[in-house]
Amino acid sequence: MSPRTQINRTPGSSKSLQKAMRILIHLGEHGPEASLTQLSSGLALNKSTVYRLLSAMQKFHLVEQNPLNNKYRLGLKFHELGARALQARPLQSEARPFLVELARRSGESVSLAVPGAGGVICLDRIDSPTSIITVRTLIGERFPAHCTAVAKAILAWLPQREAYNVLFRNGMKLYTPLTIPSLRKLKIALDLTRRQGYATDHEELEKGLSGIAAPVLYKGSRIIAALGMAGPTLRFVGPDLEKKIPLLMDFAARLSKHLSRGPADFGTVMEPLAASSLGERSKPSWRTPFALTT
Amino acid sequence: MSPRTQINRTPGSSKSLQKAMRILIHLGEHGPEASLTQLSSGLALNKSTVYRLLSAMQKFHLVEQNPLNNKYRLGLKFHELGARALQARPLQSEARPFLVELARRSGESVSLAVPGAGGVICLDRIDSPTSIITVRTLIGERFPAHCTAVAKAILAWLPQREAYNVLFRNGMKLYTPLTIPSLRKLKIALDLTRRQGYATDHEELEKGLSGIAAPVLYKGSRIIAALGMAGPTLRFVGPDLEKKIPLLMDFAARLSKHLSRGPADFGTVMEPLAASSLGERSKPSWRTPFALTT
DNA sequence: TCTGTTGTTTCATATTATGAAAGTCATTTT
DNA sequence: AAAATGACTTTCATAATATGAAACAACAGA
Repeated sequence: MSPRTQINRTPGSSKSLQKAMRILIHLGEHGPEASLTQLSSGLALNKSTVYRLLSAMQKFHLVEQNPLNNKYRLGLKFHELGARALQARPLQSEARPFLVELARRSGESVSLAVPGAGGVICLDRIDSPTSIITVRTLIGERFPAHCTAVAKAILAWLPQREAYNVLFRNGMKLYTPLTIPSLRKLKIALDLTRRQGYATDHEELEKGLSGIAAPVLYKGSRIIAALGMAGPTLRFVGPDLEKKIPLLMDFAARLSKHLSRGPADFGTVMEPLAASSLGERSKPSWRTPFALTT
Repeated sequence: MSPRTQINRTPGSSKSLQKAMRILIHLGEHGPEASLTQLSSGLALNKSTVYRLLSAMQKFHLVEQNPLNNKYRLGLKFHELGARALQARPLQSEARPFLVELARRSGESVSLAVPGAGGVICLDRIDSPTSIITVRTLIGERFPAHCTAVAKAILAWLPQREAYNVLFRNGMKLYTPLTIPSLRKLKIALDLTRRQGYATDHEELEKGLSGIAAPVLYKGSRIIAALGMAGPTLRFVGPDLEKKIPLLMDFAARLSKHLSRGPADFGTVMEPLAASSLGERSKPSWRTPFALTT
């Protein structure tokens, strides 16, 4: 019973770092600001602990305090490092000119997505250059794998083993009445996608929101990413849609060809299945999916 | 001499968290990728420690591993949280339409900067909509306070006490032959700035790079931010410059007026002087200040 | 002035981080 | 092909560091 007989559990799992990161994620998801008390109770952590961790992170500009009300919020260092994270990816810098041009030609918001565990990740995005109403997706954000066009374009060409990895978490949540509800129906949709050469999303993630996407393939076979286009449904029906599809597929093909010329050096965002039991969870409640931009 | 007599130093300073953050900063500053060994030796930390911290951060997508060479790089979570950090700031969302319009009218890259300890922080930026060559500044990045136009516009209107806080670190490093070398000369430049109503930077931070900036004032007195415009020097001389200055000042005045209508609820990025002895240091070596964009 | 709330600091305790060394695995050299 | 190198990963005893209850401080509202 001496202190020495105490068994030492869970060595080296960086508990305090994990707590710090949970704080950061919480700040990101639950609104722009939170007080110390809110954080401490929201995360079930001791106030002293939260305070110490926040103070340390403040020194590195990862969080900052609103001087008016002492509430904490994410620091701008995140934006700076986020920009660096993006620059570090060969895929993004190669593909960007294609996105810019496609956005200009189509007038719609376009995006580039890659497979990630538990969903597809928006790697880059160009806002619609002309229209006031645009889709708001955050670069780096993860989207469910069964109800967006880019996700379906990726899943349709992904080896089954990896496809399961992408689908793995969260089951198949129903976002709208049109969301694909079952694995069986999803498989039918993916068959269609492969036959057509492109994927569609008709209000499956959000009412009023539609999109199309085409695969970006390395040397004609390995799926690297998906090129997508999304906007209000009214612009993605009938003849409007008829015009958009060949344009998108043309750009996806050209991007595929361009990327196939180099080595297959596109870091995936895949990670071992065990990972991220705490990383991202539900969509943040304060984010409006549609935004008025200039 | 029993174990109990060991004195327990530095309680509760989150040492491991600090190490983790040093790793992140290092990844941000020293190139896109780094191997475990590089990190461990570069930061003088034990390999095991670095490994454990990286593994924990990987679970939260703050870092990721290039599957091809096992090297580590910043994760996309940074970009996602960075976007959130920006949305959380009232100043940014109010000011953005002004930046967009000014960029369109002037054809130059424009930016919004606020005072921060040890430099000014680029809060938002719109790239030049027309020209191929643009200035690359990262949102969230900190710039030295004595050799950029936005910094001078801010310092000129900042109370002396706070101005010292902004200037505080790093002395006055010489970046080019035209960099202002002394506090005395800086004061003269700031006097001129106040008289003119705008600030200039003629290749003081980087050869070939010039800019102008005007203050954004709350109710005509308190400095909130600076609105700046920058680009290759050849577009910031002679009649070109003559045309740009009134345009910029007009927009700064209109933005000031717009912001003065609401409450003074613009969280500064100021923090206590003691802070951030480790946060940001030298400019990363792999970042090219000029970039070819489409 | 009192009272309740929130943020900050302290300090003894034991949980958790640490790093040397051993263990893998893949690549390069002999 | 075998051996050697180099890079990443895991282990485990040790001790350094995180922890949380409680005390303290600062402030707003009654």
